Amino acid sequence: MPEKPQFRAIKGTRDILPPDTALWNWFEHTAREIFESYNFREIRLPIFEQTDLFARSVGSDTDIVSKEMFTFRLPDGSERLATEGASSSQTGEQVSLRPEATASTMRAYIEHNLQALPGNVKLYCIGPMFRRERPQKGRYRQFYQLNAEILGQSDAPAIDAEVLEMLVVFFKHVGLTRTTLYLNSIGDKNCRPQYVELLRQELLKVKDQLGPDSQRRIETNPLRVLDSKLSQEQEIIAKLPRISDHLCAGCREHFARLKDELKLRGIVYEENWRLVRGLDYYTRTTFEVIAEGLGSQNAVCGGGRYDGLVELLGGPPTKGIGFAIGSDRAILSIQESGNLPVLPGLDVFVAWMGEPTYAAALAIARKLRESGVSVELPGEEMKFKKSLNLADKLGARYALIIGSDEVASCTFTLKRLADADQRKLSEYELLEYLESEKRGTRG
RNA sequence: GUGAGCGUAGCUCAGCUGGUAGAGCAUCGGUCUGUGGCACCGAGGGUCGCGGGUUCAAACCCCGUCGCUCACCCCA
Repeated sequence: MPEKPQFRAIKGTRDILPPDTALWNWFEHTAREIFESYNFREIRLPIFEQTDLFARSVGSDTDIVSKEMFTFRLPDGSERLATEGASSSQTGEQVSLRPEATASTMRAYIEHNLQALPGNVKLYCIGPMFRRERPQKGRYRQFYQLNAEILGQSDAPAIDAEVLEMLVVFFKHVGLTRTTLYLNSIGDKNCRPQYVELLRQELLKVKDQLGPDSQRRIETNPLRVLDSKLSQEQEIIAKLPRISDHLCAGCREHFARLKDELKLRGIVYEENWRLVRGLDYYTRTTFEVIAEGLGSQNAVCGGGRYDGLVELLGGPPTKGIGFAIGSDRAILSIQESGNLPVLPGLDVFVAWMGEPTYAAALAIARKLRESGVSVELPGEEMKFKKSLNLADKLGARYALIIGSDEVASCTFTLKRLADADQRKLSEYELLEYLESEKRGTRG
């Protein structure tokens, strides 16, 4: 009598179950291989940090920091672990679950003096992030990202281009086709404030034609008006001044050279002057990748340059660029496209018949497992028909049949379930055969 | 934070103008004591999200509440 579940996953969190976990592991493993082929190395970071780290880097006025973080106080030293009692300390350190990974990476870079390393520092990080938003398709309160960052003294456009190349190569590798890469430059500390002010003035002239959200943004963040989805605002937005016409000489040249670099590398992109990003720290290059099959939340990757962020956090003058890929969304899009990889499952189901064969079955199962074969062996005797039926339902590639005949002749009968091809093999032949099969299919 | 839609078996869903619940798939068993996918037979599994109201009678109507989903905001 199953009872109603007493506990359920917290809103916005979810369980990822087999066989989906195989897809996730493959996705993340592919990322590691591609990123490391570009000489990125993994950094593992804490899942919570001082709240102020995020406030300063992401921007205390952003929605992420002002209303979407999971924030709590650590108990101070005078308290015991707070397993009981609601009286949480007001004096403890205020910390937050990370809403993104770049801030932590910068903190680690500064804390461990990574600027002392030779060349550019190239790091990637895989793990969960937390934002207290209302869940919807492709959006969770605990979600997963792949992050990559390049930090160093240089802001050469080739660095930006390499990051974008890696991104494109990765998406191609995981079968995430039908994506669009959007590219823009949003200027730097010199030219952007002037443009934002110009934009604000222009927006004020047409204020009464805008919706309430956009009217509010004129004061809070004029750039955000540019990516409004309201159809009645599109005509007005199209006439607004564009940042590409107001970049300073340095930013203009950087953007032009980046586009040359992308051409050299054969990267296809779409320039989008309305692409603005939500985090305060971005400068110059910004980009975003959108994918199909995702509903309204269709951005699978966002990133850009953030020169000056390390300094803002108390580190040495440093240039930086990076991106975040939303794994939940990327994997959802791959699933919706049906373009799924064939992932290894159960290789062999051992169908043994009668107690006298059990010892032989156990012995060969162990040997097969030692050679990397996935084996299922029922611990209780069952009818032979039922064994094969179960082997089939479990999706086994082979049934290994062991009865009194096989034990008497020291052989095994291997049956391929897909086409019922069946052969008698010695132990040596069996191991050889399955190992070569495994190599051939390249799991 | 705002708005809309939906909550009936493990899953997908029926259930007419109110008369105290069904199907398919899945699971388990049998037909079937060394050859699976098929077929047939059978079994288990639901206080119809929860609480209240109307009624002789509520899965169905009304109110509330919780949950899920999608969208807005914002973002990966």
